[in-house]
Amino acid sequence: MQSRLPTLSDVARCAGVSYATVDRVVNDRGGVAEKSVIRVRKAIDELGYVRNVAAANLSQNKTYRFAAIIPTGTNQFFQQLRAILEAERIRLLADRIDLRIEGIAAFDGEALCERLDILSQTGIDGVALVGTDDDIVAQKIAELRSAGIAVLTLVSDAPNAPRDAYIGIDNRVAGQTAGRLIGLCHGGACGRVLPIVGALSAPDHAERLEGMRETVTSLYPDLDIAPVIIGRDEHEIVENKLRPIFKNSHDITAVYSVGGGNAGLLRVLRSLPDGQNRPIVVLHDIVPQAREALEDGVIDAIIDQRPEVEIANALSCLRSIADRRIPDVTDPILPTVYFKENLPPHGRDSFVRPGHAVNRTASGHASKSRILKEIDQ
Amino acid sequence: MQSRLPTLSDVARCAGVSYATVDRVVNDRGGVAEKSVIRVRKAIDELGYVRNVAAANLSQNKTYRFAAIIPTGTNQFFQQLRAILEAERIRLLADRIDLRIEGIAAFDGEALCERLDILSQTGIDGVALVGTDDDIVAQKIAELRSAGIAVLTLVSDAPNAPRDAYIGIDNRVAGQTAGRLIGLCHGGACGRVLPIVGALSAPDHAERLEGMRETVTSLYPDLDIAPVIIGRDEHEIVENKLRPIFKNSHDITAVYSVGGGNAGLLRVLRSLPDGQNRPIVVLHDIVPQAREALEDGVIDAIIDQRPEVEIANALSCLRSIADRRIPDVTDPILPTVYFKENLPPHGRDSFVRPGHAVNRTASGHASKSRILKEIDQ
DNA sequence: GGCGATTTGATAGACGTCTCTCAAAAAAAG
DNA sequence: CTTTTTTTGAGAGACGTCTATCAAATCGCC
Repeated sequence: MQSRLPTLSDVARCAGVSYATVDRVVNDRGGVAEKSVIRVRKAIDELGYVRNVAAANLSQNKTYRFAAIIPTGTNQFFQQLRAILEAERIRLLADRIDLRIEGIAAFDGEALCERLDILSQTGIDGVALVGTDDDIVAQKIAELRSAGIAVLTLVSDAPNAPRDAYIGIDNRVAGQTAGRLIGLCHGGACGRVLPIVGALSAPDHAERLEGMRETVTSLYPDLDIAPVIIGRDEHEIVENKLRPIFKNSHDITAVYSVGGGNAGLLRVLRSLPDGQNRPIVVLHDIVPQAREALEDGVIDAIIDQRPEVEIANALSCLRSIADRRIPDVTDPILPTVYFKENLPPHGRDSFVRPGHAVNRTASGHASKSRILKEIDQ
Repeated sequence: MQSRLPTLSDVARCAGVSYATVDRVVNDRGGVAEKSVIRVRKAIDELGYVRNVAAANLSQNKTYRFAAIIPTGTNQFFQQLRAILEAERIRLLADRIDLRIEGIAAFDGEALCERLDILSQTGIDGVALVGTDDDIVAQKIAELRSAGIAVLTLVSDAPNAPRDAYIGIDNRVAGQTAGRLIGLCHGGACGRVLPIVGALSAPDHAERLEGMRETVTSLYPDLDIAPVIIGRDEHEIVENKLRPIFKNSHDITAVYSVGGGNAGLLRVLRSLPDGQNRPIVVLHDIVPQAREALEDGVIDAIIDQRPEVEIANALSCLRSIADRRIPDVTDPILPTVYFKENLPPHGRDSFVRPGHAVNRTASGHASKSRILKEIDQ
């Protein structure tokens, strides 16, 4: 009935050695005779001992100090990413993980470096940042790592930086998926695909475009790819470049927008004359605007990178590295395709993976401010 | 640098009351004057106190005892479900969750009841089972629940049983998604969709079919739906019913198979004469056969219910109920669409690049994974 | 002021692990 | 045989919370 799970003391008794010896074995302290090691291992096996993580964490009383640096600005995706992080904060704190969320101007390598400098001085175990292809950032990442700070790139990798890991989707695969979807939607008919990117210098944008191009050219020879629109993720630019194209020629049968600035695209689409067939439209990332457009039938599909999964994986990875263990093998995050029908419900926060934490809510609520406080000994 | 997160003692000191009073407040023990409650709450807020779940779990030293009952047999999906559960076992044990995984003949209500009886006698906190529409099962579920055992239905609901929750996808949404996908793939052309189900009496199959029908008839009037093939999830039956259809008429432009027995469908598809255009094919659930077919280009898309997410949600939910708290509001699991390009890898690969992996040092902390390895050996 | 009821304080043991220290025992080396 | 080295044992204190118990203080009420 109420059987107890075996503890280290049980293991010691079963192995016929002392607790100290068992401890030396399971915590790799060395200085144990081989035969004792074997007996301990055997006892662990026999009893089915599994370390009680609650007790282990408690005894170490370690607080992990992580930081996430997210671009600020109007980009809805990053706003969403930030919101997910904020929502995770309290939950994480209950597991003694102190997550600092910092904003930074997008694509400003120097500001990022400065922020990283400040962070590293405040004592921190790991940091997650959105990678850019930038030499000074790469160098700063190297500095942090040699100072023993774990560094992850999130959403977009930093190609030449010695980061511990990249957590995000494979953007080439995302582009290929878009290409497949667009190809399928033509049902064998001819067509012309118009790609829109923010900047070709952004690795993720370039990779998505390349992936789409690959799939379309190799699998759908009846499709043609129009010259790429560079929209800098700004909706006015996108709109201004797009309008003449749709006005002057009616041969665009599909649009693939790999980045931001989609408000401009959507305005153009919504204002198409009734006679003109709307092209197949595939966007990235479920942000309010894109969701609305999909619900309205203005676009056809959204490819999402599931930011909540990215964040969960990033935190798990940071923690593994901070513990000096090999990061847990997490499944790669796959780009997910959403149509109007299987669009997730509005509250994205509910997507947050169900934790295994016992979260018995105390009657009191913790404030969101000044969680971590210096406390006198 | 070495700041500590606040503890209940810190809260007590800050509120100017004793630890005992704080404890009474946060654990709802009653008998505390209103003004004290307010002071404690204020202190919690000010300090940003968050309960240390590791310590809480440890002090309670509670072991959750759950069971999952999964149909045995050749159904690849359930084999997969079982494998996922097995893989979770050790991880769960570390969190003091003892998960028992039991097999049972599929669709055998009496055997299920018998098993449930035995389980309930061994003392168990909760059980997850694949629901069937069966009166004796419904009654047994009611018994368990009144005995204080949490009961979840997994993958398929038990319509009239008073289970605590159903964890699975909305099958109507899945069908609608299939309908949308099939519609899109026709690119405006006419077509005829052939649905294949195991049995119309299976609620999930019926709902998927209904969802597909809904979307296709309302959004794609150029598409026609052929009479439904009932294949009983057996590949020979499916094959035998399918062959004459593809031999005699060439008007089927899409196939939607909602259940099992797809080996038969795949054989027919692979043997289609070169001249005959392969129809658009949409299946359910990433099982080895379906994966292979998608990789080979024999089918176009797989709609998956992400069993690993279902299991995570189920366990989280069981735990909530066992703790007598309201289960976390988990959103319905959404059917996910996979094409060849974004198919999850077979094994569990990681995006973490091993070249940059952290070295484990001798002075490193003990790792959970190490312990697990020891047990595995 | 005195009564009973309510509220508060002080404290102790338990949970399982980690990290120490110190001494004792066993094994290996001379 | 000693001496040195390696290996083992025993135990204590810490982590933060939960759950007790019992005594002391405070309150409301007559």
